Amino acid sequence: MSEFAKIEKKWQKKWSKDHVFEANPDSKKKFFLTVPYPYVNGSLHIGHGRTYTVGDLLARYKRMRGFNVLFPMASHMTGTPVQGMVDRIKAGDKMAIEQYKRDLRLYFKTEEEVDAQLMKFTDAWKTAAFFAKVIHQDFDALGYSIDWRRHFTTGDPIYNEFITWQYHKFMDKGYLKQGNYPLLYCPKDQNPVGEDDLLEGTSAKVKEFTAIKWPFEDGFLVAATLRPETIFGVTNMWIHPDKEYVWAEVDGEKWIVSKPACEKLRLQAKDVKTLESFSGSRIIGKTFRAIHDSHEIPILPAEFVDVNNATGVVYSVPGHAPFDYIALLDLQEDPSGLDKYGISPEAVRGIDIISMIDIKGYSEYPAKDAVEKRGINSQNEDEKLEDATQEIYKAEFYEGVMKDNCAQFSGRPIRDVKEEVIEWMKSINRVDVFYEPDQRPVVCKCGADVQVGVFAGQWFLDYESPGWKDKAWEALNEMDIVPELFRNLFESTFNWLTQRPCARKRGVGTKLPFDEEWIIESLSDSTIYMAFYTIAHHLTKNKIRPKQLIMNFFDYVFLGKGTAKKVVEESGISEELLKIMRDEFKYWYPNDQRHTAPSHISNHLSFAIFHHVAIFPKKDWIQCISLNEHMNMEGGKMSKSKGNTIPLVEIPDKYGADVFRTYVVSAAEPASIMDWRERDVPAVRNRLRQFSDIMRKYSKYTPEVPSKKAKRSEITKWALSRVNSIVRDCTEYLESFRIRDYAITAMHEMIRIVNHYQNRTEVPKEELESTMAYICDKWVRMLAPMIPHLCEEYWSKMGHEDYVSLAEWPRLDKALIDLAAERAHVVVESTISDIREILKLKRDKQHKTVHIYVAPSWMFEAMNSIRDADLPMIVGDIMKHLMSKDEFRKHGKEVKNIVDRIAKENGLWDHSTTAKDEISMLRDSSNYISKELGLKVEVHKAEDAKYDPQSKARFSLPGRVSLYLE
RNA sequence: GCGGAGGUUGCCAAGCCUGGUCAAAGGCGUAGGACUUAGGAUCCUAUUCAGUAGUGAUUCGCGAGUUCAAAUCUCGCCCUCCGCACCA
Repeated sequence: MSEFAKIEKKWQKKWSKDHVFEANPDSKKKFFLTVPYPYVNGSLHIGHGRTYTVGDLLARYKRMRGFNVLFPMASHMTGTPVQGMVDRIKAGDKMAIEQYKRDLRLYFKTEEEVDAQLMKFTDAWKTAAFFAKVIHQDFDALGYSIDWRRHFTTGDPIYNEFITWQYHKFMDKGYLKQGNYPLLYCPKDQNPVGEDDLLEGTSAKVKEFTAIKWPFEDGFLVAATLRPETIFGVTNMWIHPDKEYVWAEVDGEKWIVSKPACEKLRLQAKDVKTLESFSGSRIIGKTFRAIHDSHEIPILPAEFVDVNNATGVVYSVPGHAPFDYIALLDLQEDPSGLDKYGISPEAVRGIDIISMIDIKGYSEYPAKDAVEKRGINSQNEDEKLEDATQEIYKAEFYEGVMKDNCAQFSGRPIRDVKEEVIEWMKSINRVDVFYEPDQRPVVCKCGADVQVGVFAGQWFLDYESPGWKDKAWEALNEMDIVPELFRNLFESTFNWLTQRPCARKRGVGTKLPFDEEWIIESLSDSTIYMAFYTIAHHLTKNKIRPKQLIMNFFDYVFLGKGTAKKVVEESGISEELLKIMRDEFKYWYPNDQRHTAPSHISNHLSFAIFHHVAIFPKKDWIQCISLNEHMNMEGGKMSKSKGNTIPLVEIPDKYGADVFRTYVVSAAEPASIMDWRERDVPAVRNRLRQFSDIMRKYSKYTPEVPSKKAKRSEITKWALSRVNSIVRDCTEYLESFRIRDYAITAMHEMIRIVNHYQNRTEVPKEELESTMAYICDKWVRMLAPMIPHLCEEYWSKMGHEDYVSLAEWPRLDKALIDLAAERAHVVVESTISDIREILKLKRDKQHKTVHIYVAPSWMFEAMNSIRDADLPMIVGDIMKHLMSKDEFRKHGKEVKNIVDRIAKENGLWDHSTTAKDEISMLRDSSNYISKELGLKVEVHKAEDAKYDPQSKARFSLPGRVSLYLE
């Protein structure tokens, strides 16, 4: 058990007992912070901890800044994952059971208990409830300042009512639509499949081909392609001679496609009737007609045709497709097998390759170039051909221009014309769409090959509905995104967001009110729930039943529509309670800051913005989104299956909550991926120990409120100044979400300062103690957001009866910031390091004394004068400036030295204000210097140095003393 | 492919927006010292190279450019990582 664990448990108990983080509306300024609720189908790991910890740090900081902070949490359980796992457990799936057991062992000691708990996972709710409970405990154990009264799960009936209301709103706006939509689909299960359902090809997506309908006999030969613009270069059709093709009636037309393709068309919401089945050879030798000019084109045999890919019908563009080029070449060279199809060798040899795309750096036939470049000799060299195809596709798409044999598209760039060609063919009924998975194989867990299914009647949200995007853009443009660099991810998401299914036919969730076969899917039911937090605790406490949550209830509470009286009649909820809820919503909303990981930008966060603008008035839109990246484990990606994760539940005991919190805010900037490195953890722990040691030592003293006039050592002035500078900096860091800078400054920099200060023996004991007590008071407040447990402990040791969690953020005592003292300190330190450097080089000689020569007064005046003049760093100007003044001109030659030095150093350096200050400060510090170096220290004025055997005094400059060692 | 992020001194990681004060914060590691002799605790110092005086030289993926001045700005190139839709 970690050494901090006892302290942590103690304060967690107290916080909970005193309801410290339960926030209710009051007269203070409010701050409503949310972090997305966790998905409760398993235990969380250390990576989740980063985001929640940052969220908690922000909440705690804001609280100390005097805000009434609401930081709530709920549990997400809708969708397929929980249900899926339960189903698999019930079905006896060994992998699923083992995975759950692994999670359960974290919470139970014996295998019996684990098994007993597993037995209880008979439905999604019981499973979710268990993990919701343990995650709550885990969060508490990390010191998160959450108001748990407002907890709910997305499977709760009252939450379903809320989502029902949300979708009624979308329906009213006309944003909710129904239509055809392609999805990966398992023909055996007769269900759409998601990543979790797949055995192989988990990253597969739906790829859309253009199916071109080439006129043939009384119907069409249907060829699927990604390059519809190449229809102008067609020279022939490729059909596999030995495979089965069909004549089918498809939506009332006669199509020829391969047999497997015909099956696929059925899944793709086509009305398909197979008329006749035949071998490919039957149509080889016949001709079909071109799209653009109806000339007759031959059908030739090709064994490279894969009837399982797309339609199994391939139109050939040898000028621009390497596969076609090499296949045609093969036939022309050896036409011997063709006579059985009634094709004469002359006919094949007579086929002219058509060049239809002009592209720089290639000949008339780019396909030929690419094939020859790779030395490809046969159509069997798949890999090389694939590579050549990629090259040509890319080059032609970006740089190609249609030649003048391309009808109305002549002279146009390919990239512009592609869509237009499709549109044109659509207008003359020559195209359709054909879907395929973008990779093979894709296999369902049931073992079946996955196909693309087009769902008729799929419900989706149409993000391109008139006006919706405009409003969302408005919200985004006015929203703070921190770090700002993530904004463009939102922008690109907004740009490509079109239609998106929002319901499926399985899983846990809210039934779509208009079509109860459908269940609202889990990304679509978690977008405006921040509003639900504002009233959730009232609903549970007052045992409001789902039935009472009628649409008018939400209209009233969230939108202020209608009257409480009317809602009372319909819902039976008391007017008083209604008003309380309405007021509470009004108080907390909008959500001031939503904090999460950037991976949610492309879906959840964008939806949250869209859904807010759809439902709420502008004043209730999300104000700010902040983000931190995910976490890696020892340089590698973390994943449960790899087993390289650390469960959240183990953190407090293994490391300590405060250690973890410190690590997680200080190891990387929010915008970069953090690496968890076990061997760095002890360093963090040691810092906290040092902090504890110092606190333990000085918390018993009374901090004297130091007035500016108080007489004190130079080094005390320095320490007081530094501490206040740090308070100022840390405040700024936290305000601008630079939490790492905050952590490093408030922890490392402070420790360094305190150590240095304690080492300065010249400070009288009482002065040191009261100064240290003053510093500790600032310090304990400053670190409270990051390491709240330790800070509570020492806060109470300081004699406070209240909580540091609720204390005031350290006040900045501006008057104690003493730049002169800080600069002087820099001079001393740089003097020491200069002396060290000399000692290092003169190691052979024993030195006893160091003579320090401080520059003459007029030089300080000269430096100050340059500073005050705020001149650009141009030698001539500075020279002119100084020489214009008599008091400096008389030192002409030396003035030049100063200016040369300034030029060399590219600016002014730190120095004391006057020679007198510098001397007195160095004399004050001479004990310290002496102790550091083991030398006797003598400080001289340069202009009348009593002792200067090597006449070093003349080299001195303000802040750059000259030295003589003997 | 589309979109995005990034390559910094042994490792991790700041700095880059707002050029100079940057041989470049901080941590880890390593070395020396202090405390001392129990500590994998703490403190100090050092850690590109050269140098018998506080200095100089060469560095921030590669190459070029702008500038009095570039890790920082511009252009080109190489490499790595991430998201891409129905999936939380």
